[in-house]
Amino acid sequence: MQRTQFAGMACSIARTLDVIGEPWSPLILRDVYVGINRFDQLQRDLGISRKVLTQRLAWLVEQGILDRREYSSRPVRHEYVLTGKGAELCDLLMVMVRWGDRWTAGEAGPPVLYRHRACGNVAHVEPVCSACGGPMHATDVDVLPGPGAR
Amino acid sequence: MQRTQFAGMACSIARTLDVIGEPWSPLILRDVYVGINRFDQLQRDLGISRKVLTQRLAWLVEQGILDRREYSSRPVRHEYVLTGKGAELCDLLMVMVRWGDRWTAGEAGPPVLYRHRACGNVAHVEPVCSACGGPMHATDVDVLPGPGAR
DNA sequence: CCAATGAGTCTCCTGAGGGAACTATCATCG
DNA sequence: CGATGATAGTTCCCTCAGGAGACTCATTGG
Repeated sequence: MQRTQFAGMACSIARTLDVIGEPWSPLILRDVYVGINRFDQLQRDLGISRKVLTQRLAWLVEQGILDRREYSSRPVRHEYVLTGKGAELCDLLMVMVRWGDRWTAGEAGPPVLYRHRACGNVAHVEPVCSACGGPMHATDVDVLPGPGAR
Repeated sequence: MQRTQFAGMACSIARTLDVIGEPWSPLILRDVYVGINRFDQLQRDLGISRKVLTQRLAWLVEQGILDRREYSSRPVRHEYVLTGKGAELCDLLMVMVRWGDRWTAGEAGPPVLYRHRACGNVAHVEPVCSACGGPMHATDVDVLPGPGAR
């Protein structure tokens, strides 16, 4: 939890940040996405403190991003899996990867690649307009007040 | 600065978070993007503490996301504007908005709308494959190790 | 029986964020 | 000429969140 809650702001960015804006949350999401589903695996992979990991997982479950599922009853063991809502957040991670690859990867090149199953090519995501299908970057749009504006 | 630096990780998500992952940074970026460029305007609009705002702005300038530009020499006054690197980060914000609109906006509807200048329609961004142009979500790809993997 | 595994909980310490006052430079108004 | 105000920060103190690591508890394998 950050000091100041963003949730009250009439802004989808602030509200999204309220869900995954805390430190570690996006990396936890990334790990669960690539198949690191258990508490100890996550803790070891990230080097996060166990206390914070407990808090973050509980929050992400509460927000409907992750599902805490029992995979063994004796002894009781749980793993964390993405919900649909959480999987859509991973689209956001792919866009972050795209930016990080372009601006921070250096000459070593990108650490991971994505192969698009539909076409088989290694590719990255491009943002396009839902209406016309053309490229849609932040510099290609005008911002207007919407119905939910305060 | 978060407690643990993410920059050392071989992960474009972690490295991107290192640039804009701290609390407030994405909201500062949003404000600058929509034309809130001055220190006091930002401080009032966000309700952020002045100390933290100073730190965040300095960091974003250092990272090449914002440019600190003198717009008056007597008295000396500065404003913050996006660089190209920073503008590309705003693409990421649009994707966050998309997710926030879908999952957190509620019945009031989205607080802001984007009009795509190329086609004139109010629209949102869709992620597509850079190779084939088809929809490319996190569930549509396989993750492979890249050249920059550790 | 002992050690290991999985999944947390607890405690202590440090340092980042919040709040608010203080500073400095110039412009303008009465 | 002094008061006021805008702009852009600094500085101070205090609280609380994060880091590190030890401890817990149930169960299982050797």
